Amino acid sequence: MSDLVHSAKKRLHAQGGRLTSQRRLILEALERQACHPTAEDLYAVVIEQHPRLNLSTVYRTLRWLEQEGLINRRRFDEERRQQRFEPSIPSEHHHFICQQCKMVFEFEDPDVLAIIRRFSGRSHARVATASLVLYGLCEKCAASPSQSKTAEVE
Amino acid sequence: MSDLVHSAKKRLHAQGGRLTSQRRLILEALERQACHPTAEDLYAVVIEQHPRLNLSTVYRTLRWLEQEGLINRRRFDEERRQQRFEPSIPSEHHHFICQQCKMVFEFEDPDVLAIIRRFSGRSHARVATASLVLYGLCEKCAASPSQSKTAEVE
DNA sequence: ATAATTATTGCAAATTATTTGCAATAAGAG
DNA sequence: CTCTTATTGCAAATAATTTGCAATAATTAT
Repeated sequence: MSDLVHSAKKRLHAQGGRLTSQRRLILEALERQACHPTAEDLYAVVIEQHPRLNLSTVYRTLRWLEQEGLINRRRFDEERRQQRFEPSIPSEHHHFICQQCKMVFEFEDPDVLAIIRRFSGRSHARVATASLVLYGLCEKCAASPSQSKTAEVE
Repeated sequence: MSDLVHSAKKRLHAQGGRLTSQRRLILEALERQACHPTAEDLYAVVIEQHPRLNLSTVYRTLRWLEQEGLINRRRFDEERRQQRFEPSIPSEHHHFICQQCKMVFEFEDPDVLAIIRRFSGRSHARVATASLVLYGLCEKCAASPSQSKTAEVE
């Protein structure tokens, strides 16, 4: 059983909740999708296996997962207004977004921590989390220019 | 005449556009507000001086300004879904957002550039822009805890 | 100045993204 | 296998933003 499904099940049981088939499918889809899906991305995937699933169930599940701290909700500065979701993994990581194919890549860099420390030192503010997002063209799109939105897959 | 109003006027004339009173007021409000206002923030300010102004005019003006590259549109990972706007100034800067009072602070740090270079070196992607956002408690809110949303002012 | 032209506005209605109320369904306890 | 009630599907509500269109107002030509 996947990580997310496992932690979710544990928490659900602890609070008298139920691991329904739709929740299980949404969780599995969330883990399979490497590229920070939107609610509709997930819906599109899950509906193949569960044709009666409703979008609001996806939203409700995502909201619960976020409250439990099992996933993070991100709003990137793209043209779409939709929110994106990612399983919350312990290590701090950051994102690169291709402005052409909209693919989301993750990367880590220890210097972000140094920047946070420097800012904290200067300002007396207490920093809880940080989000660094780079925008540009991914390797593929940089190589083949002027190609319209190809895919959302990773 | 303020910077934004000046550049906007120049571009408007160049493309047969008109600097209307509402546009001028919106531009002036945008420059006065240091704290990344939403469309409704601006609307609330401008309607004092121009009671017949409509929200859609604010949105239309902001959209045009963004297309012209005179302002940037930001979506922070906050609870509200509204977009925020800031005059686009040449120097790269980043943001700290107080999770309690929602105030937005700007700061600069040269190391972000180093991170971008390191990422580019590793990945063959072409980075165009970067956005680093820190979330936490500002000095004031850290000092006086559990105070509900006080003000949006800087 | 005045009239003619057309960019822009205000308003209402449409869209997009997300949430919610409620009756019907189905997990899980007994 | 039955009962309880958490969860779902559906439709309607809400929030944020955009758009169509007739009315208005800023320039241009007269």
